[in-house]
Amino acid sequence: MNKVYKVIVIDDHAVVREGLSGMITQEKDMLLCGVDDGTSAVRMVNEFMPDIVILDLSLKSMNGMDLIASMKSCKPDILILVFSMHDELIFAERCIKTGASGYVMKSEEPEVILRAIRKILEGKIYLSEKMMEFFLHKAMNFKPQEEQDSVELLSEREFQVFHLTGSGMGTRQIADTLNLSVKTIETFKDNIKHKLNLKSASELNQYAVKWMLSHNIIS
Amino acid sequence: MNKVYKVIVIDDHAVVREGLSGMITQEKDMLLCGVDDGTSAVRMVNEFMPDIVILDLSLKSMNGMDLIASMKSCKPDILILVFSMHDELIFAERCIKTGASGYVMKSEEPEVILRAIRKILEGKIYLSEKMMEFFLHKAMNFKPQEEQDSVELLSEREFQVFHLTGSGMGTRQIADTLNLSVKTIETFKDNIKHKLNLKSASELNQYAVKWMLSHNIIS
DNA sequence: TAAATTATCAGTAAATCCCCGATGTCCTAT
DNA sequence: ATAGGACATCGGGGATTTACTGATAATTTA
Repeated sequence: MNKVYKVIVIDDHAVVREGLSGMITQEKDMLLCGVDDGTSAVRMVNEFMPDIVILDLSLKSMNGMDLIASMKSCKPDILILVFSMHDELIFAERCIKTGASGYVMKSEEPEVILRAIRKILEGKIYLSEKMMEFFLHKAMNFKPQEEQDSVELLSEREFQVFHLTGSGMGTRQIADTLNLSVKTIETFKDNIKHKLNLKSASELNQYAVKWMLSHNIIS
Repeated sequence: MNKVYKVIVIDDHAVVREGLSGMITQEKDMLLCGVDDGTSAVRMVNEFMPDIVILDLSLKSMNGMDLIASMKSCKPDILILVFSMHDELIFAERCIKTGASGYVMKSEEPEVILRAIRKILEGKIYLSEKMMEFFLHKAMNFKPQEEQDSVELLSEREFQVFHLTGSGMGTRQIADTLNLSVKTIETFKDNIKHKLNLKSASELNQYAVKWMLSHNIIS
């Protein structure tokens, strides 16, 4: 007797729903028992008791993270595969911590998505190679706990530089503001990039602005 | 004698390709004669001579506009429906001006997409109600206290550079992405700074990221 | 058709990036 | 108390980017 897994798909893009639904129904051991745009996702979890939920993170209506949490608290053993258009490095960790079991980007091939589903159904966590590596790297410098915002890793000076960078200042301007050598600011920027896993100054700029905005420090 | 329209689908998200393909093949008078991720779109236009192309305006490769232009120049009577996840108010106008015949957002229902396809096949332009209204207002020079977004002043190329800058790319990387000289990208950045009244590269970076975030192009 | 805009590139000096290393201080754990 | 580790502060040097001032050809607009 082969178990048939019940699946529901939650995505506010109708066409993506169609694509995923098609994929699922072609699998013999999967039963697509629900499709939704996110508005009644929790109700559907209650009603159909699915084994796994494929969840689009780009839901406009509701916050995807909240959805993960609500579904998990309503059926703690539910498996959630997040299917997102956003870069995994930014969102995957938060998703997994909130209770998801996997994260794939929309640009992936269908095979990858099915592979992710199957791995999750085995009780494992699915992440891309890149992501795995990232987490391993992170696990190495095993910091105690509760360190979800890596900006917290920055020292005081580093954070000041990060802050001023997000405010749109250049290296010279920051050096003047803090009464330090330009070289010192450069070193701080290097350290920040390493701590935040950023590859270039451009990425640092983008990250800093995003961080400042998300923390309502600038608008 | 019912004409059968040849359709090709271009999208770098495999699942979206599947969804669209499914929709098309269910229509009796449409023949899906090609699916691609964008890399060989122009070649396919030459090979299959489709009546209409459904094109995903993707951010990653950022060659959507170029693709519209190349396909148009290679087969001037080709019809192009842009299918995008981004807000129409930002991109639709540029797409239409570049040669597209319609613009629908990915969040639309499949019926809307099919309606758009049929309207375009009749030789008309498809835009959402909201968009139509917006254009009417604009055409009438009725400018309410609507704040003028100076990003509108940017030319196509300048906008691409602005866009990639907000995505965290450096000058070199942008040059490689757009297959242009580094010097050219520098000039574009200068022009952008003048048009947007920005005093430094740092300010441009910050502005670009903020603009992208406030328009939900990045998260 | 004339004028304006756009798209493309170059030269140069200054600034910044990015990878190295250095010194001294303070804090923590063995 | 001593060794290790962050932290704050600087420098060298080559590669890149910035911030200017150009230029030319194509395209759009008036």
